[in-house]
Amino acid sequence: MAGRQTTLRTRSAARSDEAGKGKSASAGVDRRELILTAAARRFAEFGFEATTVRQIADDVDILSGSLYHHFATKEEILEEIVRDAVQAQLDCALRIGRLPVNAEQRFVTLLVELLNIVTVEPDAHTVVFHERRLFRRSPDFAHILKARKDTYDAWCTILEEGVSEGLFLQDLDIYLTITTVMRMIYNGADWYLHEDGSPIDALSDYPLDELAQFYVGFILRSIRSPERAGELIPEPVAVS
Amino acid sequence: MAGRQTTLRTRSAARSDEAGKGKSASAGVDRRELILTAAARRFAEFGFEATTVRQIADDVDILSGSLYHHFATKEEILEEIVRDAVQAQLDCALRIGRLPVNAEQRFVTLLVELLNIVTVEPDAHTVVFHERRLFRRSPDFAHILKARKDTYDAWCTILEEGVSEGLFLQDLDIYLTITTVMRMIYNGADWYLHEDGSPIDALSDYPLDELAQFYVGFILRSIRSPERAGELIPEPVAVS
DNA sequence: GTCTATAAACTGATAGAC
DNA sequence: GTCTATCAGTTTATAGAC
Repeated sequence: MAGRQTTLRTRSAARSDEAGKGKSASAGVDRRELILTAAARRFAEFGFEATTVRQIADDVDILSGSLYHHFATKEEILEEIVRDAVQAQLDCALRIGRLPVNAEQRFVTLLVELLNIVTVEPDAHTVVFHERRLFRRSPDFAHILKARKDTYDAWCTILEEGVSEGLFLQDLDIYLTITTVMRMIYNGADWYLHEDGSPIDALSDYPLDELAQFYVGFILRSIRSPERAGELIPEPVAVS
Repeated sequence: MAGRQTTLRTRSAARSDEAGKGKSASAGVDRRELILTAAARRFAEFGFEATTVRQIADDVDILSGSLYHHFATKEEILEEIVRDAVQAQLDCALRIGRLPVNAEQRFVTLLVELLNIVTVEPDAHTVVFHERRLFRRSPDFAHILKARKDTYDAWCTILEEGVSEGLFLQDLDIYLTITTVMRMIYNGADWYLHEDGSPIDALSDYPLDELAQFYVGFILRSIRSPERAGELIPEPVAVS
């Protein structure tokens, strides 16, 4: 019963060659980047520990030993994957926090943008979410925790302003709200992308913006001050 | 970098001997059950694949080989752990579905009871939630999926009645609501019990019923018809 | 029912040829 | 930059003594 080998259904490469983006135009991407993509896919689907370096190597058609020309350790691959993902979330929150609209509009924009970010590069963000415990156990990942904390603070500012402007519930538990909502978006996206085949999981039928609309409505109705219950849900502000 | 060994902080046995519950009164529990408890704890904390049979054996102070006297495979241990947990959830939903109160009261009771169930035996339910993909890949776990589907249907009935009674939003997306709420409770409980040390994770300060109150409020405000926005959140009905 | 001992395969990682 | 070959340690699981 040692059937640990799992063959990954090929993903038709994606990323058809973008016309000269700088560097070299050698018809295709960096091998290193291919490895990161394959590893992210594996880590997202099966977890970091359950993924073997040989599986990653197989996915990019090299031998496991050759991986170590590009990366010193398996953990270094993980580190590289999550670093950008975490930073993207922080940048997103900071940028939206500066938008010249009211707190509710900023919050709606934040929700939609987070769902977007997590959805367009799903593997990396799934890994960020699922390997939390590893980050906390190893000091090599301290900067990940720092960035997550900064992201939390940016969310906090927006919600606090919404409360003091009277848009949101006066006695809103901001801490529980943020952590609950973040997990909601994360899991919703993860599930939207990866769940398939379970009797009750037929979600893929929903287009992404319909899912976004559901979440925004669900969350806003929860945090709005009661006298605003019937008001229209604002559209997200266009960003980027 | 082969430091895969992880020593589990001992959990002071719990389950101080209950006066003769039937079977034998031989001062202590079944060895088999001890193994299941230890395995559930490992699977919940580190995942099924990341846990080794040796770690489980160490936890109950026997050698890895001896485990195979009690269980045929590692997967059989997993199966036994999740079976009861899944069944408990189904029973809970069915029982509450029959309560002679309105749909909102049943739904509130369901939320609180689910949080209770998931919290009093957290390891098993955490495993049920986290090893979903494994269940779907292996036909040995088909009955798990079946029970989950039945549980979903029980929830569905309650929400549908709430909509037709005018208690809940007329255009509520029941499917998205149920799946979102279930994940919310699962993750909330998991996080409540296992998260510790992250800069933004200081949740353990909240008593469980405060957490339950937050979730019930959060969820009910989302699904109620707007004209009922200000109404008091009903208390859960006492069960068992 | 537990132990000893071990099989057979797999693990992350390294050294050196090309 | 990839391959061949391999290390030392791990994995799940088995056989048989006590």
